[in-house]
Amino acid sequence: MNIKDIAKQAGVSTATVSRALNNPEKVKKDTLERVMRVIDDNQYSLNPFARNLASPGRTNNIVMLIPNLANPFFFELIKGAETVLSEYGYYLHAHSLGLHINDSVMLEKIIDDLGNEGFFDGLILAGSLFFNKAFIPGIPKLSKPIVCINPNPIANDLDSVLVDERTGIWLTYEHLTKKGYNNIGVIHGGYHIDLTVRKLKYVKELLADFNLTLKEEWIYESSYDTIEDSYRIMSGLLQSGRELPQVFLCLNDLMAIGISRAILDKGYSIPKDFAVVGSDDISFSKYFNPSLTSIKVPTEDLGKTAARILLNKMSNPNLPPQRIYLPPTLIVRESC
Amino acid sequence: MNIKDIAKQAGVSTATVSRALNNPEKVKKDTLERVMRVIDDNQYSLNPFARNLASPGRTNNIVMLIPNLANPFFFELIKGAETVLSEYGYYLHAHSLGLHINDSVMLEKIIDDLGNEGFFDGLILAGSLFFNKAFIPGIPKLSKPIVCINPNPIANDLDSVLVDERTGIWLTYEHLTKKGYNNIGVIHGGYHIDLTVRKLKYVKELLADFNLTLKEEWIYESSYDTIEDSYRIMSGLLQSGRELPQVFLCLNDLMAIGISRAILDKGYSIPKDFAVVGSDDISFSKYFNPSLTSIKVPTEDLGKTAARILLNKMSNPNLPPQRIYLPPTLIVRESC
DNA sequence: TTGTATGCGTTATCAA
DNA sequence: TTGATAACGCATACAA
Repeated sequence: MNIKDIAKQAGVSTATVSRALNNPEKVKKDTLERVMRVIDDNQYSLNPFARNLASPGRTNNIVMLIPNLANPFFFELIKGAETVLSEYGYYLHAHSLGLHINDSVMLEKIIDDLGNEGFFDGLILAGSLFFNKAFIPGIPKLSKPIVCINPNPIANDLDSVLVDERTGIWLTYEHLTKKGYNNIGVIHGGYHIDLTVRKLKYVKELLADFNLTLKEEWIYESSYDTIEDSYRIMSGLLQSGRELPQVFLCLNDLMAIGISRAILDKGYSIPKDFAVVGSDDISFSKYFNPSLTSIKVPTEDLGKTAARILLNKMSNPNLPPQRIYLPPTLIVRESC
Repeated sequence: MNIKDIAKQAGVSTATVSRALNNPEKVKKDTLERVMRVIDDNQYSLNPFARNLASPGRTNNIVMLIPNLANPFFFELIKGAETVLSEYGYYLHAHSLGLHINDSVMLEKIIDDLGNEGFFDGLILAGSLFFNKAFIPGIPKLSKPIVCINPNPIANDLDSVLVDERTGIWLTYEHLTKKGYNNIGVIHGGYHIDLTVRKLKYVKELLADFNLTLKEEWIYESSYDTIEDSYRIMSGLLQSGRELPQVFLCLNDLMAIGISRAILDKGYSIPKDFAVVGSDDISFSKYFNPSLTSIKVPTEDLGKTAARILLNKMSNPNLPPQRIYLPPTLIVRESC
C-alpha cells in the first residue's frame, strides 16, 4: 500500500493524496473525505523514509547512551535532559549499554548503526567509560551533534558537561577531619572506568597536601552497577579480621548501600563502628537506614545542561566545543 | 555531499561508490582505496533515508515506552527485553513518558510521531496506563508489531505479557493470616492507573471469600513514582491519631520504602508495630533496613517474554494476538 | 570490474 | 482545486 494505490482507489492523483495528508486545508472537503476514507479503509501508513528523502526534516529523536540503567544516577540524568529536550519537541531515548560496556568494538558498531539508520538528530554520551582511545575514532563519522557528560579528559575536543570532582573530594575530607575521622578507605568500581582513576588521583593528591597517604590496602575494588557485589566484598572484609579504615568513601551510592548493609548484618553500627560516605546522592540514599551521607552531584542539572548544549549545537553545528563544570555538594546525613 | 559528489571526485560512477560501501569485495582494490579516501576526506555519510527507500531493511531499533524510569521495576523490564533483543541484533531504546503520562493526547502524538519517523521495527508498551480507551485508537495506525506488558484488560486484542496479580495477592494474604495479621490496609498510587483498580478489586474479592471487607478508610492514595510522597503521607497518618491497620500492603516497593522510613522516623518498629509488604521486589528492597517483604514479579522474565513475542511478531506479522501470564511469588523478609 | 539506467514512495513546483 | 512530473539519494539489474 503506497500513496499511488490510495490515489488510484480514490480516483485522484498522488499529489492530492499527499496534500490531503500534509495540507488538508488545501483540498476540497468532499475530496478530502473520500481520500481519508480510502486511507483509513486500507490502514495505509506512509513511508517515513520516502517522506524524509523528499522533504528532509528532523527526526525529533535524541539518543542518550548510558552505561547502566540499574544505577538511578543515570535516570536522573535522563530526567534532566528529557525536561529540556521535550520543551523543544524532541523525544529522548535512553540506550543502556549493559553488557557491551567494555567492548569498544561493539560500542563503535552501536554508534555506527544508530547513525546509519538516521534514527536521531543528536547524541548524548554519559559516563566516562566511553572515551577510551579505541572508541573515539568512531565518533567523527557520525556527523551528528554530540555532547558528553563526565567524559574522561581525552575527550577535550568534544562538547561536555563535567562535575568538579576534586571539590567534592575536598568537601568530604574537610567534613571527615572535622568529625575526627582520619583513616579513610576508598571503594571503587574498577580501574577500567576512568572515573575511578580520576577520583583516586584526587584523593591521593589531597592527602598529599597534608603529608598523608592513602593506604593501598585500603583501596577496595567492587562494581559500580550492583549493590550485591559490594555487600559481598564488605562481608568478606569484616570476616577477614584485617585492619579496616574508620570511614569508607564509596565512589557511588549503590556501593555505599551494599557495604552499609553488610556492616549492619555483621552486627556493627553505623556511624559508630564504621562511617560511610557515598557519591551521587541518588534518591534512595535519603531513605536508607541509616540515611546516607553522600557527595551530591547536580544530576538533573547535568542532564539539563547537556541537553541545552546539544540543542545549541544542533541549530548551530559550527560552534566550537565547550566544557561546562558543575559543582558538587556534600549532603551530611546519619551515616557519617 | 552525496554519493554523486563522491563519484565525481573519485572519477567513478555512483554504482561503484555504492558498491565500495556495501560490497567492497566487488570493487578492484585500487578503485576501492581511491573511493574510500575521497569518502574519508569529505567526511561523507550516506543518507539513511535514501538507502532504506532504495533497499528496505530493518532499522534494528526497538522502542520501549515506559511510564517512569524512576522506578527500578522498569529498568529490570528493560534489561530483560534488551538481553533477548540484542541477541538478534536489535537495539532497545527506552522512552520514559514522564510528565506526559496522564495526557492521552500527548501519548497518541508520541506514538504517532515515532511511527511516522519509522525508525523502529517494533514497539513494547509497558504499564497498564497506556491502554485507556482514549489512547488505543492511535495504535492500529502504526502498522508495526506491538507487545504490551501488564496492559489493562481492554487491550485484549494486543499481544501481551501479564502478571497473575490475583495469585500474588492470594499468596500475601495467606502469609499474613498465618502470621496473625488481620487488619490490612492498602497503599496505592492513584485510581487513574489501571493497576490500582485491578489489584484493589482482587484484594476485595479475596477478603469477601472469607466474609471480610477491606475498610475504605484503610485504602490510602499515594504515588507510584516517588518515595517522597509515601513518606509524607505516612508521617501524616501516624501523627493524625487515627486508627491504623496492622499491615500495609503497598502496591509497589517505592511506596513501601517511603512508608517504612516514616514509620521508623516516628519511633515505631517494623514489623512489631506495623508490618509492611511491598510489590515488585526491586533490587533495593533486599538491602533496605529492615529488609522488605515483597510480592516479587518475574520482572526480567516479563521483559524477555515480551521481547520474544515481539521478535516472533516481527518475523510473522499475521500471527494472532497472544497473552502470556507469568506467576508472582512472595519473598518474605524482615518487614513482615 | 565498472557504468547506465531505473525504481523506491514521497513532496513540491508548475500548469491547467 | 487538482494533476503531471521532476527531484530527493541510493541500490541494483543489466549491459558493457
